[in-house]
Amino acid sequence: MAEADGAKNPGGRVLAIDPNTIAKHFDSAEVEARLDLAWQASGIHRWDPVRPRDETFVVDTPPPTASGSLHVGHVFSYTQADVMVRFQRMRGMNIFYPMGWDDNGLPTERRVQNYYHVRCDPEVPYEADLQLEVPSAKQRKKPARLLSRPNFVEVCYTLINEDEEHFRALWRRLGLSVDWSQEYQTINDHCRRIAQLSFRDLFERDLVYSVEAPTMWDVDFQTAVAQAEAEDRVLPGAYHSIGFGVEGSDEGFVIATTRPELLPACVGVTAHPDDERYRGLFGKRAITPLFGVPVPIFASEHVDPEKGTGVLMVCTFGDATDVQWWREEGLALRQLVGRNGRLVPIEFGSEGFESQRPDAANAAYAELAGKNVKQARARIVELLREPGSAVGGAGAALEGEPEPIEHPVKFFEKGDRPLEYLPTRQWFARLLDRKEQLLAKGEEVVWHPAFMQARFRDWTENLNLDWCLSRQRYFGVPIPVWYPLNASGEPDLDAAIVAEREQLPVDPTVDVPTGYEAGQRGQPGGFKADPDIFDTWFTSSMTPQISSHWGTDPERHARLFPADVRPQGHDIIRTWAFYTIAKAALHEDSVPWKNAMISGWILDPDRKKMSKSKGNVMTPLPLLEQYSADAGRYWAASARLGSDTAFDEKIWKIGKRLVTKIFNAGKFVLAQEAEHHPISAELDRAFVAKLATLVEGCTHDFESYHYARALQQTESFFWSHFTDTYLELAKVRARRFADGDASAAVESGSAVASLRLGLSVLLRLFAPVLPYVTEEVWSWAFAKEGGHASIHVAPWPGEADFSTVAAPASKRSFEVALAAHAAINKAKAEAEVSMGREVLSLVLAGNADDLAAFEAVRSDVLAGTRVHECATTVDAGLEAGHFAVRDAAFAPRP
RNA sequence: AGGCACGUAGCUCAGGGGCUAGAGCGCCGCCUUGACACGGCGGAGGUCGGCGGUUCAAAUCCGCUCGUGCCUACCA
Repeated sequence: MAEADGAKNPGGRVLAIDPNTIAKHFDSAEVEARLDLAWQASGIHRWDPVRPRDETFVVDTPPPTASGSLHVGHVFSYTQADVMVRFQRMRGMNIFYPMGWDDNGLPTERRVQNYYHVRCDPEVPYEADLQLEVPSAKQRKKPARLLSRPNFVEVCYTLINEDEEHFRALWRRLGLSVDWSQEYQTINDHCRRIAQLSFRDLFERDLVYSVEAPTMWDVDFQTAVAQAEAEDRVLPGAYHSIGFGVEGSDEGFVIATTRPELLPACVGVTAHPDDERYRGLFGKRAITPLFGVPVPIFASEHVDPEKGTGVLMVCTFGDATDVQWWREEGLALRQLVGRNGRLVPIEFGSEGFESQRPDAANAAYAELAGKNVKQARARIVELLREPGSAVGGAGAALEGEPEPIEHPVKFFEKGDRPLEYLPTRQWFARLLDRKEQLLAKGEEVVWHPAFMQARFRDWTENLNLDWCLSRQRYFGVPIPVWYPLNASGEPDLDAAIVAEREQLPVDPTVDVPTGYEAGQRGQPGGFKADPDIFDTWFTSSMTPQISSHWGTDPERHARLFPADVRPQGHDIIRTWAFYTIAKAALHEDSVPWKNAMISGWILDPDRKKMSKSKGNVMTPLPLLEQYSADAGRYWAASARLGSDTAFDEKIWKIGKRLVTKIFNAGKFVLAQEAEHHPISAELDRAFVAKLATLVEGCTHDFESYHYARALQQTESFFWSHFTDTYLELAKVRARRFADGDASAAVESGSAVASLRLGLSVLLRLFAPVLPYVTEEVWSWAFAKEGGHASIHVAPWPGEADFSTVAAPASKRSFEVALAAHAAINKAKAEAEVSMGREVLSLVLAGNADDLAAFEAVRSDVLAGTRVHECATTVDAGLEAGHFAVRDAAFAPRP
């Protein structure tokens, strides 16, 4: 660095710049475009595959959903990750920082459906050379155009490539120091291979299974969903009191239900074993109204006697408890709700739908069949109100009026109607019997902030379903499975044929399993493909292994797995973090990464979550144009990890102000001409000592992921210990040599060396947050002088920067100088004269210790404040660190 | 219902047993000094949500409480 050269080469000239060659103002757009290209060209963000693991810092970057809209939340969390990466790079680490695009899955399908007003229908034939146009509003009113599955997938690919370009442009603009040669799409061949390999590996070790079982089902998307994708929404509902009969008696009882439309699917009745009211019923059979179906009455500890009437009907399937009772009691299956959410046709009196009065039952059910759940509910309530609907024929089955309540109902997080439980055949991964292992892995990861680990733990402990892996959708990674067909053409679903490792990736609807011919597809004795695709998280949970080339390149995998850090938002701890931890545990009994840094959310100024539907989303590009990328990064890096933050444009403004100040201070410091001399003056040494303390604190903060505190400390030091104070005091001495006073060479040299060291260190402390302005200022002189062409690969400041500078004679020199400077400034402000006004004479009052310490910095303070004559007087009443100015005589205004 | 976080100046936030509780914005007054008016100097402004406790000492630790946000559970 500068002073190091000075020590070796005393008397040589400092490499100063001509300030007239530097722009008057910092043109952020120009600098951002130019430096981005320079960084791409020089490859400073590239991972070096040769350097050893312990010098490598691996980032498991979140692949954004490219079909989502860009908003300031992206700038926020991705910048926070980049800040940590840039710190590690400057510490000399070999950075592996890839970027992916999570394009497979439902969000892309939905976007394509809406954008082109199309739907996928696997029955429609393929159209070669399909050209789609964005439809008019008029065309959108007509039914959506149906596309074959291959056509639909092609359109998905086209659109994601466009969407990803927008994100890429934003990331480049923001200065994310991503290694773009490591880019991937979760739908590409490589990711499909990894995902299918994961399945194959789990299959071989009996960690996945397929089973026909009641599964949460979205009736609009018509696919199974996993527990992690289900969320509760509180909805208005109503308890309907419905009278049931008891077989072979005139007795009856009243159940309460919020889902009267499931009455035809009633397969049992249950109450608490200790409930006196219903004790006598256990073991008997109840008779449902309207349908006359006899169902067993059993006792269950799970029933809450306080709730409703204390006795309830079990249906296939109203909720998760129904599923549990159905399993435990071995109840009948009377599936009512179809895949499209409408009630399927059934016939009472047939097997499985026994009824005491089949004709009446079928007449009643005819009113419901084909209706959706909501319509059926309204209609059955009318039927239950009718006189004669009660069991036994006297009166109405519905007792009183439905009692309105609010209750939580499970929805698919992207869905519009409540989830239904449908018995369908799905693939599952075994997680429930591995909770202990998963919890242990969660402990092993270091979470930043630490309390975020509780989110993971809560979720894992409360997990109650294995991971449903299969989705009945189109744009995703196919499940690499075929089923053999028997002589009559029926598939043997328990004899899945999983694609060989060497075959991957496969599309089983196109590719052929080993040992079969293409012509045997769909033929008796042949095979058929599993038509489903994976849950998109099945692939995204492999991002560390996608980057490390798990399963295909063991050497690379060893270098890159587990990763050092996973940055992500707290909203996806239960999905992305959880599944990633689960996969690494299942495959290799490993953590996927050593650290998880969890960003908060950006809320709108009213502290509401930003969302497209609320229309309160801020788009980042206009802000970046107005305030600069560095200012946006300043805003993002000002927030601590894990805390949600209300969007505040003022912070961008402050960031821009800081950028301007760095630019101007840099220009000034580097324009000072001087000879190389060591830092010797007391004030300079005192400043350097302060600076060293700052560096120590910032380094510690960055190491512990407290980048916001490091930034705050650096900013505060820069402003109040550098530009407003030290620089003001040292600049007069710094200029003396250049102004012609040859006798001042050593003192000026000390000031300039110290100013340059201060600038160099502060630029480097700011560099992770403000990559553009720091690189720009660095390029003017330090780049040539220190041998590090880019600040971003220059060494992080530390002991080496300060070891040649002697400690100050007094530890108090710096604060005393600043206090005297402040006192004189205050006197000028009170006299309403400019800070530049000369002072003919004044008396500086202070306590004895301070005045003694003042002597060592006296000449700099007086020069910086333009005081000609200064007398001092002891005033024991003044506290340490406080001076008072008395009898100031100001020179007339020039 | 359990858990976590948060509550500090008008606003957005730092601070986390002991300096006179801080910053920026906003507000008031002033200043164009050879880096910067996209600037500088000075000032006003807070019983640190409330109550109680531990301590020589609490914004900070503990308990209770109120408010806000989120996580998990609750679906008859």
